[in-house]
Order: sequence, then structure tokens, then C-alpha cells
Amino acid sequence: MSPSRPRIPEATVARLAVYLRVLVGLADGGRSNVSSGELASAAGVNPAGLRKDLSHLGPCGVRGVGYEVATLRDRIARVLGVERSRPCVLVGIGNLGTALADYAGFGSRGFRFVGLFDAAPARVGQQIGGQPVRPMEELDEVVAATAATIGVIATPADVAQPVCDRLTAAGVRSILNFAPVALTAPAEVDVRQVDLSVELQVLAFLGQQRGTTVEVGA
Amino acid sequence: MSPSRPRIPEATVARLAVYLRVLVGLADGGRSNVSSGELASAAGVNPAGLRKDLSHLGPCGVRGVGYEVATLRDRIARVLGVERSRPCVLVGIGNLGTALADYAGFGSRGFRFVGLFDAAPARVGQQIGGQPVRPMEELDEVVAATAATIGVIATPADVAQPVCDRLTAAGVRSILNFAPVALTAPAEVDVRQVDLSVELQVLAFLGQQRGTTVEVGA
DNA sequence: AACCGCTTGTGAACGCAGGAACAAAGTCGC
DNA sequence: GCGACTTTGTTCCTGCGTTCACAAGCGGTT
Repeated sequence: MSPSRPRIPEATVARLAVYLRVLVGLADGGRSNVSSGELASAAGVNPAGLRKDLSHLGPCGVRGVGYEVATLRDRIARVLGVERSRPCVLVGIGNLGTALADYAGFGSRGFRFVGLFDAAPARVGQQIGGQPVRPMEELDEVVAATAATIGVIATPADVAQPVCDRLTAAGVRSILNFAPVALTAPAEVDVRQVDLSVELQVLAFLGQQRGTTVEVGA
Repeated sequence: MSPSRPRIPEATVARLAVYLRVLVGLADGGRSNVSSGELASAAGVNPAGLRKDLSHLGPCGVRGVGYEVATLRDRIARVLGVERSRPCVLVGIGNLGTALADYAGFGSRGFRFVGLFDAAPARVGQQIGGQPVRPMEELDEVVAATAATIGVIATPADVAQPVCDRLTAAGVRSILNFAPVALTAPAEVDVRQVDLSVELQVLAFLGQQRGTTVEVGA
């Protein structure tokens, strides 16, 4: 009914998540209100951009005063859908998968892993973050039982596509992929790619470029 | 002479790293040449965009034929500066830090960790990926001895800023930060932020938005 | 009650990235 | 040797994201 959410740009959504984290920290510290300049500084963005981001939620500040921390926090949380905890499944319990399963940041941000899966028999049965690692055979069953709509892939690259196929077949609608391969999935499934080494390579390139200035470099 | 490298957009650099990974895989598979369409498909991007990205390197393909895999691979590697291995230090050997230290993708992409550091005495001395975890006191010494210019932070959020300060003081020029806080650093130091939970939140928002929208017109 | 300073919210301009279409060039076949 | 096909490299254009700058609104003060 209410078209209060025409569309929020993806870049804005990513920053809203950052603002939310900062606001939670401020609220825990006892702060009751905050200005856009201070919030922008803490989030590492431009104050004007922050205000424009928040404008997508409708007016939520008081002119001359600033933003009420608790109110803004709850409002962003509601828009991002963090109010209700979302069930996720995680496939690939290697080093990275273990780190993700143990990472407290997910739980406090509206995500809970309802299933940890690995194809290696040696890992099945281990307890990670209070949960047992399950065999891949139980994937469909767990996804159906928990209504998980989000899947996280932390497997080696060569099995990521089969895992993706199994996740989509099981009914997962959104996939976060840490394996360094481009996944193919049906159009109705969102796939988001995170490549840790790409970030490092971009960083190295920027540093190299600035270090060598503009010289061509023989 | 020719300003063959005026400036390469950051988004292009990120994709070049992806192309490089695909090309290495093709070369290992014995492929000798590849077309832009096939390469774009494997990388998950638009063919025209791929050609535009490669155009920043100057002409490196043959019209009517395609790109020579080995040549293009080496050319991208040289532009990204992957030819020579870059020394990096990693601070914070928790779950995520261990995953990063063990991740083979870094070593094969021109990065090597020359020092693993942690403040917890219980972790110091452990062997991770063939290297010992060192105490923070040895940070300056190792950075100076190895000429490491890249630092990776995988610590809890509350100590990330002090660690950042120590890294910059030790001479590190580029920092990749996995801790969920915005870091403050001198202007001559590049800081790149990676927040795993933000990616998950964006994914959840997109899924939620698609699940509930589109009903406006119906 | 009115003024003043501070902060939000919004409108406009700039720059950048992405996509599609077209021209150039090289190879293969006849 | 010539023509046609394939694929690259480039150019234009559309849309988005970001930034700057200003008007609107509220609280505090006199």
C-alpha cells in the first residue's frame, strides 16, 4: 500500500548498514542525539551524503538539533529488515567458513546461521559456534524446515557452482559467495560476490600508482 | 613519452583482478586464446565493458581472433603489479585472521604474509600456514626488515584504530581493514574497508525488497 | 514575543560508470 | 588476389552517484 519505499539505491543501503552500526555503538554509550557531521565522521562519509541517504527514509531528524540516536537506529533497522532475525545457511566450513560462523557481528545484526554444511566427512559433526557441522545431504531438509532464504558459500572455487545449484534448488533466494568464481544462477536468485584478494589487489595497485607517480615505467 | 597509464578507474582495476584470475585458470587449462565474449561470461560482466576495461592497457588483442591468453595474463599482471611478490603483515590472528593467513589465493596472486601478529599471549608462538604468530612488540622490526608496505587488520573493532596507528607509524602505506569501524589515518596512507556483515545486509535488503515490491502496480 | 544561530532537508550541477551501437582491422575461404 | 565474416577498439549516450550550496525550520536567548 504505502509506497514509502520507492527504491533505495544499493550504495545507500550499504551505508545505512554502517550508520546503523555506529548508532548502536552510540546508543550503548549513552548518547541520546547526534548531528549529521558527527555521524558522518564516525562512518567515514560526507555529511551531505549522509543526510541525502537518510532522506530516503523520510524526515527523521530535528532541524537545529540533530538526530535522536534511538529513533534513527530503530528506523534504519526497520528499513533494513533487521528487526526479525533472518535464517541463513553456510556451506563450506573451512577456515573462512569457521570465521563466518563464529563471527558475532552477524548475530547482532539480524542474521543467524541455522545450518552449517560441509562435504568433508572429517568436518561433519564438529561443533562450531554451538552448532554441529552437517553433511550436504541434509541441506534440502534444513532449508525447508527453517525457511532459510539466504545462503553463504565459503567453499573452494571448484565446487562453488554445484553448491550454488543445490542451494537454489533447495529454495534459497539470495546467495553471498566468497569463492573466487562468477556464479550462474536463475534470474530470481540474487548473487553477491565478495572476493577478498581482489580488495587486496586494488589496494596494492593504488599504492603502487601513487608511489611511482605518473611515470610510465619502462 | 606516451602516457599509456593516465589513470585507470578503480572499478576497472577491481575487474582486471577478476580477469587475471580467469586468465590464469584458462592458461592452466591449456587454452591459448579467448574472445571477449567468453572471457566476459566467465568473469560475469558485459563483453563491451570488458573490452573497455582492457582498452586502458592499450591494444592487446587481435581483431577477428581474440586475445592471446598468456600475453593478456602477463600484461594485466604487470599493470596490477603482481609480477613481484608484495610483502604484507597481518594483525589479529583470530578466526578471520587465520583464514586469511591460510588462504592460498593471496600467495598465488602476488602477496605473501611476512609477519603474523597478535596481542594475545596465548596465540603468540602458534604456527599458522608455516609461520609463527609474533607478539605486537616485533611489528616495527619486521616491517622495517621486510619493507612491507601493506597491512591487513583482522582484529576486534575496539583495537583496530590503535593497530592502524602502529602500522602507519611502522611505515605501512596501505591498509586493508576487516574490522567494522571507520579508521582514521594520515592522507598518505590508503585505507580500504571490507565489512562482511554489510554485504550480507545489502543482500537481505534486496531480497526483502524484491519479495515485497512489484505489487505496487498490480 | 521576536531575533539569531545552528542543523536538517532538498535542489542543481558535476563527474563517472555502464551499455549499446558503429567503425577499423585482421583472418579465412574461394 | 579478393571478398566476406569475425572480433576488437572506440564513441556516443543514458543513467546513477556524489558533491556543493541554499532555503526551511526549530531551539535558545534576550
